[in-house]
Amino acid sequence: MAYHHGDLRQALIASAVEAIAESGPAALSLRDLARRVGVSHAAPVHHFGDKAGLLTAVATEGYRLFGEVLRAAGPDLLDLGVAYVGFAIEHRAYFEVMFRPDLYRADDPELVAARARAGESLSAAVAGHEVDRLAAWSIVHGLATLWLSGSLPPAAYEGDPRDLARTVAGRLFAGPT
Amino acid sequence: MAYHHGDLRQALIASAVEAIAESGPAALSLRDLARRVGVSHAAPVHHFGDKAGLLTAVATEGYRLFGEVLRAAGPDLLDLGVAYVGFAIEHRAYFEVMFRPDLYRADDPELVAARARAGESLSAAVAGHEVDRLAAWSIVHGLATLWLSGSLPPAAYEGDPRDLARTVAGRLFAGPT
DNA sequence: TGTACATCAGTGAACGCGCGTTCACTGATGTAC
DNA sequence: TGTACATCAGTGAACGCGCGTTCACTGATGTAC
Repeated sequence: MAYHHGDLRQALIASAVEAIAESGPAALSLRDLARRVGVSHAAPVHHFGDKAGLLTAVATEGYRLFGEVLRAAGPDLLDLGVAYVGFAIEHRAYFEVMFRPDLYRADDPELVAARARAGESLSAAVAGHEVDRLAAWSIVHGLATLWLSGSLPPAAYEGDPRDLARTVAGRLFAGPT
Repeated sequence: MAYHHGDLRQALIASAVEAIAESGPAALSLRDLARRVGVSHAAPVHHFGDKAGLLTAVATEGYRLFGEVLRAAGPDLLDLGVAYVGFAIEHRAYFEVMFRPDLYRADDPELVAARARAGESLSAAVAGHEVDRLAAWSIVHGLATLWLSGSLPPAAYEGDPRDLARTVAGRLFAGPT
């Protein structure tokens, strides 16, 4: 490896995501991150300033990826709900950082832009009022966080989480059966 | 203050809840806790062994309180949903610990008992199948966590969160209007 | 009522560790001429 | 084509700090007789 890494910034973000997936965002340290990537412990400081700066970058990339995933899911609200839960589970590190704005600089312009762009998919899919949007958001977000924390009954972890999401969210979007 | 505190264990739990409300469960340290209560830094170790032991005690007390709150709300599912969100917001420290089982010993007998007892209220209120229970749980849990993380749009924080919970949960429990 | 003893609660000093931060530095790269 | 210089990326040593953990200890309480 040369003295100049090439794309150390991206490599640091990628390793941060790995580390967060293992131990959560709180346990992340800049020194551990440097060790993972194999650079001096001062190198992450050079790029991100501090931990909040790093997590701002992680959240921003997370919102970009999230936006892509939602756009790929198409305009149907139920498909979007399934994609929401799918993203949370498949990219839990991003998801956990994104929804803990106390950990990063929530007013960062790039982050705000990425977040707004991701939100457009959801807004477009809900025809009704604000309450309908909140209800749809809540049910998929709640299922995702309960799943991630391991709080659901064991049976819920046996099948495909996307099927579970479709069934559960369908209770709201389709009305009671 | 005498050499023997009297009820140091309870005092430590109460201060832990305060500290968690301020900075979250991850930032909690046994030494800081001892400082808050005004005892030797080794005293918390004496009572709880380590941080996981302390958080197990916090979660257990949280589930007990949660059970009382839900029982007081009565048998109606919508009332229970409102109480769920109300508890999360009014006792956010307990709530945040309770739903992060990776932070404590989730197999502790007292904790398991308190958790099961709290869950009875919800099970009793949902007449339908497992999916209905998961959907009801998800929507109130999602609203609570989105509210707590500060992720909701600013307008959502202006009114009474209980009114918001009633309106949002009503979208599921009452079916689409 | 008094004494002896066991038990429990809390102390305080000591240790090693990983952390964030700072700073003078060196190696690599790009650009001007 | 070559040289000089500015800029940027990353280094490595040093610092002080708060943390968890250990351990011999001391003060308080309760109980047996």
